[in-house]
Amino acid sequence: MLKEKLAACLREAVLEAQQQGELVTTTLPEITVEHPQNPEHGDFASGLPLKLARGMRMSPMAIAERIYEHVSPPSEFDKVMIASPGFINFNLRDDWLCGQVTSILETGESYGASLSGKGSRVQLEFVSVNPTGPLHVGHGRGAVLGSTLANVLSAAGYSVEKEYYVNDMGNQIDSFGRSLYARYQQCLGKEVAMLPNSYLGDYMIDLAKEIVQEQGDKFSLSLEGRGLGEGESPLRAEGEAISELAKIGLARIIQGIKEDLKLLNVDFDVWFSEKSLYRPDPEQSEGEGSQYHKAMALLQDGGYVAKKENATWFESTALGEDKDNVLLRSDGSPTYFASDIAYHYNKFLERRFSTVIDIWGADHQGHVPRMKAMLKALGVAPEHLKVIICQLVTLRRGKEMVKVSKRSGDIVTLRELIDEVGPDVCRLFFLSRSADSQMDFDIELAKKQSVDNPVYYVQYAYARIASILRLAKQQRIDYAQGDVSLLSTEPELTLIRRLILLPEIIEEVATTLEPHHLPYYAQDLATVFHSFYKQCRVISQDEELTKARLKLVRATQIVLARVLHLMGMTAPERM
RNA sequence: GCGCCUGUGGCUCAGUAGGAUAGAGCGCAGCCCUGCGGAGGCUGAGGUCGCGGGUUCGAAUCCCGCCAGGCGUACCA
Repeated sequence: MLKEKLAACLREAVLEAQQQGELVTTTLPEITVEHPQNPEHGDFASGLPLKLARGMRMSPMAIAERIYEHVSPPSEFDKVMIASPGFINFNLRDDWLCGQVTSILETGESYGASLSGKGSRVQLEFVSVNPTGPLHVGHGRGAVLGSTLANVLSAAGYSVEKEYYVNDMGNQIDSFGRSLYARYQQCLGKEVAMLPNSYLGDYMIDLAKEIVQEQGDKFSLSLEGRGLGEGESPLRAEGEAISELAKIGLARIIQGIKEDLKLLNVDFDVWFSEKSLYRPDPEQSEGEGSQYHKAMALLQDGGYVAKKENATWFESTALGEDKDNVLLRSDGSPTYFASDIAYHYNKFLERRFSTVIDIWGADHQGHVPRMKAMLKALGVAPEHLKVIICQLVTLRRGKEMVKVSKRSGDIVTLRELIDEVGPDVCRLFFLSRSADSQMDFDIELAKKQSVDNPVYYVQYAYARIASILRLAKQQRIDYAQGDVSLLSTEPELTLIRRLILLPEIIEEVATTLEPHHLPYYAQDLATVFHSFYKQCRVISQDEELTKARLKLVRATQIVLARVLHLMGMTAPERM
């Protein structure tokens, strides 16, 4: 990349000046090169002289001048300037910029892709919402974040696998089953009270109705013992009925979640069942060999497991944690943490991902340190696990706060939102904020602004381009031989400067794991294009210029499509 | 109490490993269609970057202390 090239060239210049005794010999700091905010300061700038001034006991400007004497910029640049109070600025050559248009056209849709990931295998786990109810608006955030990140990482040369971890066992599933059983019986006309901690959402009633319709009353147990097999106790039969219902219900909810995600243009490569972690390896005898067993054996070998107060603990204090954590409750059942250990054992040691990215909500933030400790215990370097904590989404309707709870049943579903504003608006909205900042989602505002929205601004730019290209085609203009060196005005060159930012943006998002830079880039690119469009007539009497500009327009279309697709959004030909 | 995140114009948010006059969208006040899509372009008003110290040639950015909000601190997930 150009920044690295410039940094290297600056380093060389300083070393040369030092060798010739023009600058004091000091150890060099890391040389940074950036895009100045003000275009008058060039395309790239470095404040290196300012940093050297103290160690060299010279004025920054004097240092800048000495460096300037020795600097030989890469071929992409023509001008080097020094500016007060001690900056060195670089300018890209116009003909090089023009040439980039050709190179974008040649690269096509894959423009901006890189090999920097070197094919290393990354697993990205996100959403992973308990399948006890439909996704609500807040869940959309992780979904959009994760899927966009996956797109960008792929573009940056990583081999990415997207995974949804399905919590299909444990307390919540039990109470889901009991709630469904109660609703089911109510559907059959029985007076059954809802237990505490029940899932009270209407969707549970609908679910029960569907099951009654399709399967009748076969899961019901009447007082006369109908539905009981011979020698079967009512309690046990009821337990079985509940778990059968839970299984059916779960499958349906998961199906619904898949559909909702599909609407948002989110999909997964793997749906990983928590329960499967406890399944014995069929290859091995004795019922051993489950992922859970293997992980626990590792912890045990490391001496991190202890029995205390009837429960089994992971002694994370030995690894610098604040406190120990329970693995097996006193009733012998594994905790969520135990499952997560087995799960991450599986990710790292069985499936051998080199990097694992987990996207969690802020309510899981306290979980991070013990996960890192657990990895140490498993012998995995903790930095291979990257956890993105995504701050919570609070919902509002105007002034009124909406509490989201699946249990109480007051949910604004993701589906409702998508139906209302469309997937593209939804995606851009979630993407535009950094994961670190919590967001207030005003549903009223989202609906109101859905017409006057950055989404349409960017897509409009794309559609406008499509329209220009349609017209060109209609007039049978073949611009394949267009001469890009005719692009010379300020709006044209500014546009090119924006286009070639894409590779940097992809690289940045891939390393920082912060996809919120994409929407800002997209918007900026659209702005520069609209402005270019206003100032530069594309299809005109000047045939040669027309062809050159058509090339530029087509290149812009490629880049716009690329960003939109990275964000999981559509690029409409008309709107 | 302790830990993590946040606090930037009326509103919603950016601000790139400290850098040259703090940016955008929405809203507000104006201007621009005898040519390719006006879902557009251009101009303007509006900011003690929560508060107070410190480090530095230079701080929205780093350090410390306060204040405010969110989340966590379970043998819940």
